[in-house]
Parts: sequence; C-alpha cells; structure tokens
Amino acid sequence: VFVSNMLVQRYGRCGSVEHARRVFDSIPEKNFFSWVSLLGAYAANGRLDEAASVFNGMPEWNSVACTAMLVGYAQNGQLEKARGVFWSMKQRDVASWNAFLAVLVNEREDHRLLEARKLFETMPARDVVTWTTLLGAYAQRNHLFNTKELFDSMPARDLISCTAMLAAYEDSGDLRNASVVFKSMEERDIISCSALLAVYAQGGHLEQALKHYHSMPELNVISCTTMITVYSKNRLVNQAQQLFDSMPEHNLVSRTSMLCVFTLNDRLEEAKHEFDKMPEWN
RNA sequence: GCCGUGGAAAAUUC
Repeated sequence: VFVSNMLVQRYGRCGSVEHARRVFDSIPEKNFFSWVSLLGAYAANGRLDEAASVFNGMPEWNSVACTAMLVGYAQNGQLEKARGVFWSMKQRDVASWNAFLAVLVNEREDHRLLEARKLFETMPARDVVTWTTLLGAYAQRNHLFNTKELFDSMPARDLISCTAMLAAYEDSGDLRNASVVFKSMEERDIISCSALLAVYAQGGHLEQALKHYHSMPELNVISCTTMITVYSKNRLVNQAQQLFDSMPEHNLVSRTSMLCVFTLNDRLEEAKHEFDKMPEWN
C-alpha cells in the first residue's frame, strides 16, 4: 500500500494526475495516506472540484485531510472556502492552525496581518513553525523591528527560523546582526549559508563574501547566482561572467542576473547577446 | 516506513 501511496504522491507532484488516479484506484485496501495523497495530487494541480470530491468521498476526515483541503483552496485563491473548512473542522492540530495562519499571512493586505496576529495569540498551542510563519510575515513586509522582536521572544529556534531571520537582515544589509544569528546556529545548510551570502552581497563585501562562499560545503544555482551579484556590486563583470559560465546549471533567475550585470555596468552588447541566448523570458 | 503547515538568489514597486 505504501509503495502505491508514494506513487500517487510522485505522480501528483509532477502533474500526472490521471496516473495518480489510476494507481489510487488499483489499491485494494486504501488507507488515510492513499486518500490524502490523491487529494493532494488534485489540489496541487489546481483541480479543486476533484479534490473536493475526493475529500467528500473519504471514509472519515482527520485533521491532515482537512488541512490539505484548506491549503488547496487557499492556494487557488478561494480564501473564504479555506476559512470555512478551517472553522468547521472537528479536530485541529498545530499543523492545521499553522496552515491557516500561513494562509492569512500570504494575503498581502495589512488587515490580514492583524488577523494573523490575533489568530496567533488565540492559538491553543504554538510550535517553531507557528513562530516562524509569523516571523516570515513581518519579514516579508520589511517590518524588521517586529521581526527581530519576535525572533528574540521565540521559545525555541531551529535551522529554518534562524534562516528566516538571516534573510530578513538582507534588505538592510545588517551584517552585524546577521553574523550574530549565523554564529549562534548549531546547524547550517546550503540555504542558510546562501542567506548569509546574500547579506554580504547586499553590502558588496567582496572579501568576506568570497571567503564565506569558498567555505560553503555545497553550491547550487542560487548560491552561485548570489555570488554573481556580489561581483556585480563590485563592478567585477568579468569575474561574474566567469562564474556564470562555470556554474553547473542555470535558470531564469541566474540568466536574468547575468543580464543585469551587463546592463547595470553599461555593457549593452553583451547584455543583448545574453538576452538572445535565453530560452525563455519574463 | 508513506500524507497536510514555516526559510535562501535577479529586475520591477516600496
């Protein structure tokens, strides 16, 4: 059963909903995971009616199924339906509360943030995810003071919450505070390292950025792209180009960054050339 | 053992 469930999830993730359905139908003894996996497959592909009918056809509802449905509605712009699901749930665990909090926070209007804050305060239980969700909301809106305040009052921090805080320092280029956070972390990964690199990039600190970049255990498109912007800030167009040419992989953002290095440094010919090479534009 | 919630890069706006 679990092998089939995994298949359902994988098909769902790569958009082959029909395959997911077929695998699901072939499972003789479906369990919760099978149902939720199919539900998730439909929801992830924007097929809400089908997701809803899977949901309604389930033998019983638990908080995981309801939460998946709630998120499905929200991600497809149906906020009121999401809200309806949440408040009619019989059982809510932290993850359901967190999911609903994230839904509110992702609506950009300011009154949603207030609503989110109120929800946060009325929640029966909060975990790191709860705190990080709200922290991210303040960070996204550039409310650095609130972000830091929240971070400092968190009962516990983990890799992700620290990374979110680091990322919040990027806009202001607050290297001092960012370093404090980074040093305090007991665990780091490519994402947190890239977040710190982005702070260096913001301030154009070439030496430190390079040192940090070379100490990173692993690199990917994002970290390389960030390093390119460091070079760009220092008007080191050739170095940027060298890195660009040697990186293992490109995407729309990395190509756009390289393009901007050229345009911002008055090298229009090369910009045009890069532009023409791009497989897609936005 | 398999499902649902939070974190990093470009330009544009602030």
